[in-house]
Amino acid sequence: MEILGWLLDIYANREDGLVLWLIGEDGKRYRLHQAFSVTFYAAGPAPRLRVLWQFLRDQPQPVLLARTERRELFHSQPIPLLAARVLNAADQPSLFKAASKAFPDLTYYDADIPLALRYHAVYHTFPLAYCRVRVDAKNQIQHIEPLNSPWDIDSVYPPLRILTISPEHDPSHAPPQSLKIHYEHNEYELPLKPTRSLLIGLAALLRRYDPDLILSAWGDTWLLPYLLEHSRALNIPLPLNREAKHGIDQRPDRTYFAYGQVIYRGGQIRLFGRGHIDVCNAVLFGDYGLDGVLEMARVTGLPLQGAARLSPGTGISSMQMITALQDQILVPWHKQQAERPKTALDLIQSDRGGLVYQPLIGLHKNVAEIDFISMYPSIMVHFNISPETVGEHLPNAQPVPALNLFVDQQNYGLVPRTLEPLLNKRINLKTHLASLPRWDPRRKRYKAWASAHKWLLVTCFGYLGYKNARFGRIESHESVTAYGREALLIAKEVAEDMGFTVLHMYVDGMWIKKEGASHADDFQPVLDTIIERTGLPIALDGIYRWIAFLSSRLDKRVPVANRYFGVFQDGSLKMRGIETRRKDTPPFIAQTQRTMLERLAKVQDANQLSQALPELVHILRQCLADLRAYRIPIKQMLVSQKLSRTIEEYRTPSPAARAAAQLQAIGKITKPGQRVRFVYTRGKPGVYAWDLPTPPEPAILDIERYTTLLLRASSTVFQPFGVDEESLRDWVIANAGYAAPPGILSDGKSRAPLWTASLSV
DNA sequence: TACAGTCGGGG
DNA sequence: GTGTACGACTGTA
Repeated sequence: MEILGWLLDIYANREDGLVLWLIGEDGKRYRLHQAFSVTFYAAGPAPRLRVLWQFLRDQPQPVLLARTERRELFHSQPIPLLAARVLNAADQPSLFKAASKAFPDLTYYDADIPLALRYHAVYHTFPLAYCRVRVDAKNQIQHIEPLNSPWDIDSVYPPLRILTISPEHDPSHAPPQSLKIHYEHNEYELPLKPTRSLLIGLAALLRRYDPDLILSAWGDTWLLPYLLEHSRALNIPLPLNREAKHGIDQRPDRTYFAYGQVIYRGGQIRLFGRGHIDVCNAVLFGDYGLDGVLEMARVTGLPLQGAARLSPGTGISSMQMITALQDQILVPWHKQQAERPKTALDLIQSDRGGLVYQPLIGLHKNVAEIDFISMYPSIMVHFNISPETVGEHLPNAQPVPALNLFVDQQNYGLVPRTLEPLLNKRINLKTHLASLPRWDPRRKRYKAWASAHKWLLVTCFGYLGYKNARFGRIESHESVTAYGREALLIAKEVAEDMGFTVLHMYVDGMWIKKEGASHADDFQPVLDTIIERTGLPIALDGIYRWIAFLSSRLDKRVPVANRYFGVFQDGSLKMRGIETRRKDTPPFIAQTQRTMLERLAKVQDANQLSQALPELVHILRQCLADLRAYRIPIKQMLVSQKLSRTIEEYRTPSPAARAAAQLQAIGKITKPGQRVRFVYTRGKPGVYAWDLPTPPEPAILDIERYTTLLLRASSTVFQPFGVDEESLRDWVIANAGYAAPPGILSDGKSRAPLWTASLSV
């Protein structure tokens, strides 16, 4: 029988070997299986390999052993190996674990590759691939071939059956009462109590609708554990899994260090035969939604549930593994070794990072921002930078600018080979996006895809320099930044040669202006020349009607890199580094700052900007009056900060640590990397945690402290006009008084607070 | 004043 | 299934 359909899930099963779920074009869901053997390799002294041979032969798992040789990334000559071909893929993890434990001295390859990646490498499939499959009478796969490619931009989506389940509010704040259920055109609420009817109702729904994907809110951290626990206790089976022969994959929460900070990931619950994605626990789900997750799975090869929860590096590492498998290059075993702290010398030597030129402080008109497109990944592809192509002494190699390193130009590197199709797809998408009309439904999808690609491309660079990366090497990382600095210096030279003033440079972007230049055409020759001189793609991000580069708050003569706000010619705002961008700014303050900037953005003539200042003061006074009169909802006053360590480890307890201590006192444990929400209160301890059982009394709120924060954020907006924080305070408070500001409630009528305009929920 | 703690960045 | 380093800034002792 031949089936056409989309590949939904792949996993190993002891009885059936590899299990593959297909969404048939006929609407049926097919559970197929296939004999799929998996090979791992060991290298080391011949006598030790002989002992390993005997050891593996005597294990219960069926395995075929052979001597062979293969290429390792950093060696041009193949290395001799013992190959262990495990006949049932389900046996591979346990067999490898036994071998590595008994023979820790040997070097292992292809030992810990996710099964789905191996399968995709062999058959050129990918998650959600549209496939033609031939099966026998027992649903055993005889032949499988993909009919599309992950690099297509016009692939047809599979008709996924999606069930959405979410409690009516955040369970960490207060116990929810009911679940909102949504699928196709059905929407209703299920009360959590009585639990028996909830479980019976859900079980019936799962059987009747049989979803491919369960999208939940807090499903990993609260809902599914809650349902599973009660399902066991009351002995009411709940068919969350589609696969009957499998348990549920339940993983604990964890805290780890990455991106220079502590990161917390909640526990996870993954299903078999269908997917579960907790939108609150999925990386960047808020940014790119389900479309982005599906795209992430397609291009990385990771199963849907993994793609939704991936950590930095996992996605790009998976793509590199598929490239290596297809090119018959050994994939090193990823031993988890604790990273030793760097010495001071390491720090000085290793990282010079991106190039930054301090901005010219103040207000500038008709400024163009030009950015290298995906600069670091473009450099890797264009200059062939890969761990194995960069070295100290290479013949026929190209020297890296300003470093004593060379790049091999004979062999195309693993990293550029992996990245090239991704970069091309991104360019292809951008070209299409530019030509699609505004109403076209594909726009949203393409934007989500591009956003997923962006994330992969950004993490890819960092991964090159990561000591524990399978395919990483610090020299290649340094070469990328060296080429980046060189490119930016060339760009600066080109712009200045053509009579432009360079106002600011930041890693991959440059802000320039010239008297009389205000249209895209005026800047095009600069762009063309930069592309010609560097070989790297660069684009005009936009032309600012005006832009303000801010100074240091501590010393107004000192500029601060990447702290600015400005308005493009189309009226849109761009701001970086200011309070509204910070996640620990209370929402009403962030909103007030944005409201003020939006008011400035309405001024057409940049020379008239200062005429808007009285209106900004009015906005500020209204907000202050609302604050004083307790008209601002407490939710808008919440500060959200991340815990960097356990509560006991704090030497001086930060506000977040004190709030976490309050939660701990009532048994709510917060772990490093988790966020804590709180309000500032008067006296000690100065904070009140939002997730305590009772909300804070308005009377204890520290209005003075919020006033200071509000004035500080406002003064950022006033800074380019020469109004500092002190003068602003005098202007707004001392002269006008804020107990009864003019025009506020003087006529006895109530007025809607400003911040409700764009802030609901 | 020193230093401990938090954040941004790319979009 | 863990990119790194740094600078700005705030709050506390």
